[in-house]
Amino acid sequence: MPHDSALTQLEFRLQPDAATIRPGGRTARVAKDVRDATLAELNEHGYAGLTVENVAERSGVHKTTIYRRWGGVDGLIVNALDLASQDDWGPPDTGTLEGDLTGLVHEVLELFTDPVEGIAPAAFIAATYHSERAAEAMTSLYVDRHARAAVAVTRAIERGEIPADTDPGAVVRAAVAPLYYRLFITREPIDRQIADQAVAAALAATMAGVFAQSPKSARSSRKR
Amino acid sequence: MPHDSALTQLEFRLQPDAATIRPGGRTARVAKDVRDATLAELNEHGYAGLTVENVAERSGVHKTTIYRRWGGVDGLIVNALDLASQDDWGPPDTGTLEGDLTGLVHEVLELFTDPVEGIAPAAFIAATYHSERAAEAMTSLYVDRHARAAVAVTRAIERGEIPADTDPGAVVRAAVAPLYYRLFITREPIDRQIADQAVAAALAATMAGVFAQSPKSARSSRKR
Amino acid sequence: MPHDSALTQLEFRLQPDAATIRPGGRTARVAKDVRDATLAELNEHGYAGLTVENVAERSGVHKTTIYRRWGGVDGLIVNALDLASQDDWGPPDTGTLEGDLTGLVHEVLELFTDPVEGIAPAAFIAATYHSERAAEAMTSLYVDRHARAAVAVTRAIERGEIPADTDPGAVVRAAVAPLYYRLFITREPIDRQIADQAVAAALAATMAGVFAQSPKSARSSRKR
Amino acid sequence: MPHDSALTQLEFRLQPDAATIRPGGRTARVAKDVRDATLAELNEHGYAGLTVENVAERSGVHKTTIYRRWGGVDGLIVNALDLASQDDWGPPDTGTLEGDLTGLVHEVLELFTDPVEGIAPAAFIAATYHSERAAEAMTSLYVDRHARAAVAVTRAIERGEIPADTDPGAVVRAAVAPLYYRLFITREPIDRQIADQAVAAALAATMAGVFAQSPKSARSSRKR
DNA sequence: TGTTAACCGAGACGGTACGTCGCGTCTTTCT
DNA sequence: AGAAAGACGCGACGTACCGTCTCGGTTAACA
Repeated sequence: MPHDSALTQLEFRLQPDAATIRPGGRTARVAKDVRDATLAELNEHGYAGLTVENVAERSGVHKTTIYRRWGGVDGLIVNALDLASQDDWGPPDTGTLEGDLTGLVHEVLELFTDPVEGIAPAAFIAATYHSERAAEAMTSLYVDRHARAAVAVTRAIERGEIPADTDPGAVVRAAVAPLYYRLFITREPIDRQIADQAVAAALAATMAGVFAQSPKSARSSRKR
Repeated sequence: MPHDSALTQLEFRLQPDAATIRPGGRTARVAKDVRDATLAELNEHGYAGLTVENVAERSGVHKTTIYRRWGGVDGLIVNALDLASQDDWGPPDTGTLEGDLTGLVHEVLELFTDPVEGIAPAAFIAATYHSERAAEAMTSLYVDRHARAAVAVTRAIERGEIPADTDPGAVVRAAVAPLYYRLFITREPIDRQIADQAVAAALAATMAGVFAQSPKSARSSRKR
Repeated sequence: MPHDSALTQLEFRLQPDAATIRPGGRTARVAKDVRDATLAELNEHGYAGLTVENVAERSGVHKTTIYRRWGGVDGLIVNALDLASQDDWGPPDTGTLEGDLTGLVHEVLELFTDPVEGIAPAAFIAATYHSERAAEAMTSLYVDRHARAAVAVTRAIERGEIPADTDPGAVVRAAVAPLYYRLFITREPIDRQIADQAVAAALAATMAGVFAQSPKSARSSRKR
Repeated sequence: MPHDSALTQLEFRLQPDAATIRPGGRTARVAKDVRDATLAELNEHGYAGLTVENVAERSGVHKTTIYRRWGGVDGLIVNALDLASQDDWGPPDTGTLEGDLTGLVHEVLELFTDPVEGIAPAAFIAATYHSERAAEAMTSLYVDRHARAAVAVTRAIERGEIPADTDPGAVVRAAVAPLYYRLFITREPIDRQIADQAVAAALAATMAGVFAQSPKSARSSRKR
């Protein structure tokens, strides 16, 4: 995740939109206006305040048009999420797995700790509970993120830092899960110490072979 | 958490209501009817389908009365959450920390895997994103749960099973976080293997001293 | 009508209440508080703003009590109207019918022209359209007023000023009707000139024998 | 006023609606349905029983739409009143002023005496006390009616029947005022005799020069 | 000088209607 | 022909005031 802001993170480039039918002219301009308005509304009023009517008003695009092209609030959210997943983010490369994971969790920490820009991400989570489409888009976004972050783990395997049969995705999840858990489930505050602790825990488990993909080692680790 | 169902979990005892001003007669009956209807609606239609109007209809209590006493959907949720936190749940006691934690995560697993009753808890999470009051109630509920579960860890410390300065709450969170993360954030499926893996990871981290409350040992574990 | 104000006009004496069972103490005090609050509310917010709840609030008398004793908004209005009819008003006595009638219409004029106190009377008219009881009370009030004013006409007959068989009530009505018509039906403004014109018209008709009670003279006047 | 009924009187022509932006199809149909339902409700339940909800129900037009287009009960009334003022009514032409005025008051008499259709007009009066907009519409309706009726007086002037400087409107008002006064203010019953008496009084006053527009003659008439 | 019937306070409730918001559809008009 | 403009249907919201009920506490008239 980029270290600057949620908006930058989500607003990203438009080129991938080339997949749509009409890249140039009014159609594209309308799409951009709607997307901008969606994100702005999301940041200002959160998910609950994101209405088709307001987006129409703000973007200058007629309500009917929004329904035609995006099909409702759902579509607006999905639209924004899709874009978010199309950025060129990659995990840091510090030379050690601990360093990489620490960088990763700190990015999460900063992203959601920022008092202003941090609103939008929570709004996406909220959207998830109202729209199946949003939920799906969300899932695929996270899958994508995990896959990208997993290369840091793969590098560690290649360096011989951790067991060869470690499941890269599992390590990434283990590192970030405690943060998201506190952020969105229990709503407890998070700080640098907690983030570092999560990394340490993930590393300890990894070294102990908990995330080994061969059932044997996983079992043995539990049997101790 | 009890292993039977979300409803049982939340519907718990009524006696605490005695704290209210008018314990007898209609007032209490109304309160019960509304609570029942709230939970039923939540289970059937989820948070999005929980409307004051429906609860009024179902409970036979008039809409105006619900607004007067509970102030809207918010209050209904909080009401249910408060009750949920008043049960007498406690963690299993199997003799080993691994056993206790495994029992704990399996409870979570069953609770949210159950196709019918499992709807309500997700609804509570959703509510959290719409109502500050619900979010606060949710937080205090989780804090309560963690505190109760922590006794299993304390027992392990007393048995000398794990480092003496281990933070009990941290261990509990580490064990359940991955499950909630997948359930409510990434919406990936969970199963027994993942639950067990989460316990194993938490244990490994604990043994490595990651959750030690003295900064020194935490650091040393990371430096390793 | 008294020349001072609508409030004075309506607030009148309480003694007739002696008909009720408990004249003394709290009961009477409650009655007075309610009546005062009713008139105050009527003057401030008009009929539409006269609610049992507000009167209860303002008077410090409980809502339930008001319903018990007055039965609702209707009763409050009727209560006020009854009192109004119990004042000791009488028409002026200037020595000529024209003078008496002019004094009469000027009283009406002033009463309803006064920008502040004039609100209440209109409120009574409004009440008339919502409550049969209020309408009846209103009718009997006007009948009473007409009867009192008629003495001025009777005096004129005795003085030989007008035809002996003149119907006193008809003359009074003829004099005031145009004012009320403009005030409450067409809502056109009224002024001294219009009031005087109404008197002149009533006099002219009277002199022409239009209000003679023997059918013969009335007919002859129409035949011209 | 047409001699048939209140409904006919008010239901009049629809064409003027062409002034609105979308004359065709649904919009116009909705307008008509709402107007019909309004009048029907008014006739059946009077003003007090005229609720937006009932009109919506009866007309098959949704409540929200009514609020959007008419803004509430006020607007419904005004709508009906406006229509009422758009008819092509004119006073009778019998050849004498007495005949014309008698025809006029008899129309009023019949209109408000009719036990069934006569409800609506009273409802309009009632509306007047609750809605400034309704009151204004009412005023302009009466002004319009008076202006039309005044031509009968003008004809009489041209025939030399009455003083040349007579104020036509004043004569009309003088003739109808007593009826309305009894109908809506004192709620006393009216009959043919009273109506005829009112005409006779108005004529007598007119002949005496009471309604002369030059101040001089008016004064002289009062001096007798 | 008690007693006791009448009256009052307090609070919750059911009920009707209000006026508003936002969604999503459909129709008319305009280009 | 097809999109812009806009009216509409629809479900729910949250509020105001109505009138009722239950309970419990006062008070004033009368024995």
